[in-house]
Amino acid sequence: MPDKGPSNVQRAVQELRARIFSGDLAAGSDHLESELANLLEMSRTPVREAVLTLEGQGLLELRPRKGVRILPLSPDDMAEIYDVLTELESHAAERAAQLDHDDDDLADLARAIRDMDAAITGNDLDAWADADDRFHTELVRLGGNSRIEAIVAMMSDQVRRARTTTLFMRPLPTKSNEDHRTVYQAIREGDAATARETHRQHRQHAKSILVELLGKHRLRFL
Amino acid sequence: MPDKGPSNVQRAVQELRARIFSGDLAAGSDHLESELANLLEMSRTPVREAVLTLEGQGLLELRPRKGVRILPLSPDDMAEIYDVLTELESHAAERAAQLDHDDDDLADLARAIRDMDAAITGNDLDAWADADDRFHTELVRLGGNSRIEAIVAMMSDQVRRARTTTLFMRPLPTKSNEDHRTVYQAIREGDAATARETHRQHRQHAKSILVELLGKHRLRFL
DNA sequence: GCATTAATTAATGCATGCGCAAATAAATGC
DNA sequence: GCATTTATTTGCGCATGCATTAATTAATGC
Repeated sequence: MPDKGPSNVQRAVQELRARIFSGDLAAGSDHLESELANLLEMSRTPVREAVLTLEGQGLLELRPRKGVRILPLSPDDMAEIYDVLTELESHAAERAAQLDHDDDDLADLARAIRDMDAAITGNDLDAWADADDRFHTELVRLGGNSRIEAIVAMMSDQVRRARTTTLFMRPLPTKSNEDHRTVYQAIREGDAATARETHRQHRQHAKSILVELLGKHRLRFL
Repeated sequence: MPDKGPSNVQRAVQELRARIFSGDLAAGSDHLESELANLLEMSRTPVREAVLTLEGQGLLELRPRKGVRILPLSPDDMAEIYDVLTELESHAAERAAQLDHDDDDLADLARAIRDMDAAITGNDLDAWADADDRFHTELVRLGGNSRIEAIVAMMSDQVRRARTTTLFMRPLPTKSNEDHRTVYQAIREGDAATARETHRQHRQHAKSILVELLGKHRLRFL
């Protein structure tokens, strides 16, 4: 008996996501349902359902007769995404500070900060990116708003997709961890205003760095 | 020949949305795919696809073997939603002010405000709700961030769903239009800080009113 | 040779049916 | 009578096939 594990739809969602992230399914490219179906070795039905889901997540677009198009991300798109992240994450930071979490709750956040330090010391880009993700995810979780979590996760996905390219265009942001520490401390001390504002500026800064970088390299899309 | 209009999936999405909003499909109720299928007089396939879409919009939940559950909205959910709206709309207001729109661009906004005045004068709840929706939608549009538009639209949907109940629990918010005017003026004059802060407080106020109202009426969900 | 129309091809939307697993009911052992 | 096992039902996941319609190519008129 083969396996009864995850459904084909779930596999399709995962597989397609992975291939979009890896660039295997390139941004801007079109793909017929049948093409994806026999790529994933299943019938069109679960592929269609997976594609519907991914469309809802903003990763691709359904264009009847033309196939599904993997959505490219323009610099403008990135600016939009960063603005959403800025607003929602800084709100989460504010809330996290108000909820007076104990050190136990903040353990993961602290760990992420330490890991980023280590990654910077070791000059390990991937490790840094991973820890940075964890910091932001955890921050949002501490904010306690499940809808914000979901939206931020979706937007972060897009950023991650772009980061494959952008991460190697610049040095490690060694100063960025100062902000993380400030936010962490503010949350710990219940200083909501500082948590909010610091994180806001942190994100705004990241946005301007990125937009500038994209401009400099004349990247029209990712 | 019957009609070749909108696809069955689209019809299913529309129909189901309408029935959820009208309460015909009650919050918290479960429904089998086959039940919905012959309710809408089509096969399960398009219904499944529609349901997938609506799940992505947070209106229902798929629970294999138990049917699709129409998601109830608790007071906590409403609080979450209002926080998202507060952050993203006030950002949009800020941006709208920075983009120096001319009076032409702001025409719809102005009209919505006038319509709310008229509705208050005429004590017309539905007209007020409609104009209020248009104000917020238009405000966000003027902010120029398509992702924020999409997210706000989704969240507003949920609020609208709840409003069917809540609108009749309280008098018309006659003072609310003062805020709208202030925001409008700030946008017109390019005063981003005022636009942002005024709208933020406007939304926060709306949130506390609603939460209080739900508490008073002991509503566990909508 | 170009434009308009007809014929062909191809991709999708959707209905249908079947196998499987979960939920429910029945049966059996103790 | 209760618990555990076995039978039955039921709802879903998915493959398959067909009709519809858009896209493409061929054909025809001028």
